[in-house]
Amino acid sequence: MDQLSPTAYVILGFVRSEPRSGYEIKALVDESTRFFWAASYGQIYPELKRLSEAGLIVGSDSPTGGRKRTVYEITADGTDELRAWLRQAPETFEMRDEGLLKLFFADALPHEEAIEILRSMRARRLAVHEQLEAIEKTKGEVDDPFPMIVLQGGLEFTQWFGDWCERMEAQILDAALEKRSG
Amino acid sequence: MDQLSPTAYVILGFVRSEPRSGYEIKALVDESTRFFWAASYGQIYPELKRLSEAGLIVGSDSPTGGRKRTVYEITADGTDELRAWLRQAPETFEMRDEGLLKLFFADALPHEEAIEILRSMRARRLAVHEQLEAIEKTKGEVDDPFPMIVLQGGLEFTQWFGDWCERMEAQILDAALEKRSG
DNA sequence: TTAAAGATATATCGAAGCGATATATAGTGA
DNA sequence: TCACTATATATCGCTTCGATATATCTTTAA
Repeated sequence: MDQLSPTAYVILGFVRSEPRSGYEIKALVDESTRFFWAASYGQIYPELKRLSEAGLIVGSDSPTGGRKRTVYEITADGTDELRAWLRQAPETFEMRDEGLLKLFFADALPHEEAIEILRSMRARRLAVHEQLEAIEKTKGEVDDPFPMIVLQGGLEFTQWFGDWCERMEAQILDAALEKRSG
Repeated sequence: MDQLSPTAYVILGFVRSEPRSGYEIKALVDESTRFFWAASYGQIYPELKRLSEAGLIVGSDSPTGGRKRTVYEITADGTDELRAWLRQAPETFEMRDEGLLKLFFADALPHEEAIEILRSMRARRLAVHEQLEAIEKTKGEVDDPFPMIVLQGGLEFTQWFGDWCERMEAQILDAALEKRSG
């Protein structure tokens, strides 16, 4: 088996501590890694099959009531594979921010309206900041410190980004006033 | 024509100031918006056709030597469409950071090795910071202040992110020492 | 008590995006 | 003149995304 995708490692990471179903994994992703690595059912279920065929995870039937349910747990090979991946330097870093894109082309608008872009961006960052705070509150004392480190990185990032928007707003406003008066 | 993709607006934005070929647009994207909105030939060329059919841009032959070449410029409708988009609140914001993903699952490694993840991430941010500095140097005095605002946002972001990695590295090291000593 | 709503669970499909590459010509330097 | 790079357009396979289909179980409330 050649090169697993990072999404495969998301699965390995989540089944490492305890057996999980595809549905559970999707739910975990949606409340944690989604902010820096999303995954859809269309990725998760086929990936569970591949990982299972490769012997990195094993599935077992674990029905709740009468409904069929398969939970997967990690194998020794899977743990090795996960650790090997963790030891390699991260590659992918991508960002798509429609706000920055609009700001980049904002010269097509009067500056008063360009400022609105920054206001929207800031409002968006504040909303995400609150989402993250809500998640933070649900977390009690835990053994593994890393998810919390990442979460607090997210909080700091949204904070920084929101502040930046505010500062740029002021900067553009100042520049516009200066132009008018001087 | 219903709903254009943000990539369509990248094109409208770049052909607004002067006529450009698909190749030129791709080159412009690669040295500017790519950090927050990438686009491939496979998106650009079909999109140029669509925008042309929709009357938002017009193409004209502009060969260099004997080679065929089509440059596109924006129409009045295209300018309206671009401005209308700029006035709407930005929607898409996505991030995929394999580094944060690894950090999230770093508990599977001894903490000494987990720190290596942060070191790699920091090195990566510094490298991007230098790329952005190189781009900054190529820009002289220009009318339109917005690309420079966005560029400096990128510089500040990579700076912040690099610092954060450094601080988290220290934090984990401290926690490990504390655990060992007391 | 039963009907509706919501949660759990798996699977699939079309549209869109991404990266790599094919093809061709023009210019540049050894 | 040969190799390399830049310009220019186009395409193709793969992955990903989001939405939705299907089904069962649980909870809630008229």
